[in-house]
Amino acid sequence: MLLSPSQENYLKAIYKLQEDDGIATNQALAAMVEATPASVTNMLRKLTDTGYVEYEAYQGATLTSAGRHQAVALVRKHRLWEVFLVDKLQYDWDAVHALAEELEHIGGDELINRLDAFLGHPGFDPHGDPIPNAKGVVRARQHAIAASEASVGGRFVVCGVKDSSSLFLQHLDKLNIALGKAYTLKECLEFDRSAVWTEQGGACTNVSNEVAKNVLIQLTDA
Amino acid sequence: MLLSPSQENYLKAIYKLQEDDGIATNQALAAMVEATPASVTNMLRKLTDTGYVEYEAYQGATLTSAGRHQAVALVRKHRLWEVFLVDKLQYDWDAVHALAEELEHIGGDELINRLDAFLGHPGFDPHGDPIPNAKGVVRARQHAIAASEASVGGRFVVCGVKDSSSLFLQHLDKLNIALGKAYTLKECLEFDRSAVWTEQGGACTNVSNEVAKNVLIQLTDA
DNA sequence: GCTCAGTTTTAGCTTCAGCTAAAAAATTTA
DNA sequence: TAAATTTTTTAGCTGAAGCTAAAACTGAGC
Repeated sequence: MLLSPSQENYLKAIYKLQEDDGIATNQALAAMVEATPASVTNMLRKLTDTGYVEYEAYQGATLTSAGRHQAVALVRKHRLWEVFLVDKLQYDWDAVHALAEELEHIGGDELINRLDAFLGHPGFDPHGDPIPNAKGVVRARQHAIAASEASVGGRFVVCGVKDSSSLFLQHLDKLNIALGKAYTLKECLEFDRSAVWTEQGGACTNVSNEVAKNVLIQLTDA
Repeated sequence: MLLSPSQENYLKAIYKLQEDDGIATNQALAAMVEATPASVTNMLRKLTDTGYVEYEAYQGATLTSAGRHQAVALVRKHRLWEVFLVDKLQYDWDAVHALAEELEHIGGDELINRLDAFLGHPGFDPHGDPIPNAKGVVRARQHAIAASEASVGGRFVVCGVKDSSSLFLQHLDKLNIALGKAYTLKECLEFDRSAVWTEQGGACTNVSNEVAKNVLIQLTDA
């Protein structure tokens, strides 16, 4: 069964909502695909008929295994194209999402597997999100926690972001925070719950709690 | 004015027909975009309204300068993606057309200019067709003639093809004919108008007139 | 257990890009 | 030139994928 770009977007949206919230409500879907709830109802009916979605009126939508398969394939395509745009075309990490949204609907497995090989089978996209392999297996990030969970004196490496919005990513750029950088959590300030991170070189960065909650880190022993 | 992929395909088709035949008839357009003549009439009306096409009933269609600008930009995108697919993803030259048809509708100037730079500003696509530059200037191939026009004893280099169909390109592969290869026209056989080409190394290839008519060459003095 | 706010669905409309069948115009042939 | 053929246009239909407004359902608070 061949899916339209629009249908693919619905599957991806249901997948994300199921991952994050456990349940894909009509309204949340509408927000995610930028349509009205009425349009979502229509589309869910269609996707149910074609066997990608299980859906009963008023009960929210769930992916079938075929649907989940499609959704994971789309996530793979999206993230590989993002790697291409950043690594090869030198786009900034905050500018690639929209283009990848378009590119992910092009071609089939052949194209994406070749792209994967060309990029050297990357494990993560420019935002640190894991890239499913050709079989649809997603290996979850190991031990990733929000930076807001770290304790004073702890050392860690930035490995991802929860919020991939352009606004947030540009803010991280301004703070000079990037994936792969190592920090020590020097102190937590009572007053506004902001933190001071220090780099190996000694440079200090003041990080608001709002930012820390959206930065993913891995604790390091050393 | 933003164009849909479908509208872009019409502009490209009109452009090609104007280049080849001088005139874009309704019927030829229908064949090229794979729609009925009735659908073409509809679309031409729309493109006339938006200022990309000049069109009077029963008279065929012509691009305005805005339309030509769009069409050349599309040709540029198409050919650059073909270079990407062949050079970077190792696709065969007969397999890239369909994918490039999809990719050419993605993104805007920014993306394609970055791709162009990444590929090293190539001058020609995998079929030897020239790639318009960012300003829309197409530098025509120098002195290219059909191989069927060569005279016995002449030396030449293969620089392009007239027919980019998968069938023809695969046939050239079988004959071991590729862009950039140099030959001498050893003889022309009266009976079926086929020719014998010899490579520097001495290898001989028998080339039918049908093939020779669709291979573009540049004569070399040496 | 009822009411009410919020959510979802239904009904019916819109636009896009195609289609067929029939009418009209243009071109070719006799 | 008139008839026959071909090409193009018109008219009206279809299927996506969206929309609005109104009706129906759900769940929370009293």
